[in-house]
Amino acid sequence: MRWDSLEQEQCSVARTVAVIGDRWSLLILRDCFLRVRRFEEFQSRLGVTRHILADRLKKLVSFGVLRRAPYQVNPTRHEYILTQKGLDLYPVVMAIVHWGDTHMVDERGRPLLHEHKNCGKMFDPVMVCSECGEPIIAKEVHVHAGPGAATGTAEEIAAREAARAR
Amino acid sequence: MRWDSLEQEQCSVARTVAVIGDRWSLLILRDCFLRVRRFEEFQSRLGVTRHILADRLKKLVSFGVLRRAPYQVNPTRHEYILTQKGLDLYPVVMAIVHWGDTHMVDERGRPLLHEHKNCGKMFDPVMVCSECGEPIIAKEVHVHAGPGAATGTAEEIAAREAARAR
DNA sequence: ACCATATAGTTCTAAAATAGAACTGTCAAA
DNA sequence: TTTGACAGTTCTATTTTAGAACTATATGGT
Repeated sequence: MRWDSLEQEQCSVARTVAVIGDRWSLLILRDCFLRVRRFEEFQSRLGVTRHILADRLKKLVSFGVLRRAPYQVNPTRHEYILTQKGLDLYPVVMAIVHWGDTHMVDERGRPLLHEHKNCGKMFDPVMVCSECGEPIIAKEVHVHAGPGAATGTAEEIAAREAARAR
Repeated sequence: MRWDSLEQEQCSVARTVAVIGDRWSLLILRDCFLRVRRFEEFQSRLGVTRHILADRLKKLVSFGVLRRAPYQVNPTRHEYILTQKGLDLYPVVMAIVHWGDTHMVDERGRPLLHEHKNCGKMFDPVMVCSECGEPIIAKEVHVHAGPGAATGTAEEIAAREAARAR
């Protein structure tokens, strides 16, 4: 399977992974949420090669996650700003941060704390059910085929996917 | 920067990306949450090469996200099961699914629907503040240095990171 | 006029990762 | 004894990435 073909997969994970499923894109996004906007700043903070950075920024722009906006003329220079589509990735980034904070910290503890301006407290992100508000646990979720799936149960879909892959 | 050095970064995103920051690991995890457990099933569903699959499963086991458990003898065969550390990645996967459902679906709509067994309804995952329960928006969050950061403000940390990368 | 600096890239080669296919080993069942 | 299922491993060709150098445009200093 090639990168390009991921976008056309009938799975939302696969389609999202086509956008953010490489380490540099995720690290660039992290920095975007920390208000980093410019090429040089991304480059020096991340230590990514300029070549790859240019490529990833271009991709993120083409996916509509970032937009490239001029911030001066003579010479014209641009910065990279999260679109609404990009801002909507915040839960993804926060979920990743929280998992890292829980499972990958060293003895010194978490590197960053997050304050919720609304309530003024340091918080952890919690994923809850939009209907009942309870935290979501994998075992308490049942999966159904949606309209975007070819008809059938999750098992049938799995079987089709398997057949297609062969 | 090399893959190995990511783990030692002082950022939880970077450390998490060392584990799940490639497309195959994320797709393998998606399948794990859909109850896929065996090598052949991952391989046929994902279309990943056997070489890469073996490598990623080994990595996920070594990170403690999956465990390799025997399910028969003669010949001994193993399956891959999410550990608690792996189950804790559910919010990450769900956040990714939800973003894909929102921004990457085609005209037919989302491929899968999720039912919360507790309340019996189809739901979307929502990320909320652990303290006040309100949904989290990027602009309403302020970042502070935590104990695992070298001392200083987020800006100073950024400056240090930049200096280190140079 | 000349040089250094800042910013945002592009280009080049070597090294690493991945794709795709074939092969290995173990055992059960036909 | 042959076939098939399962879980890998090995091989070569292709693609991607790392690392460094180079380009382009303009400002500001001497």
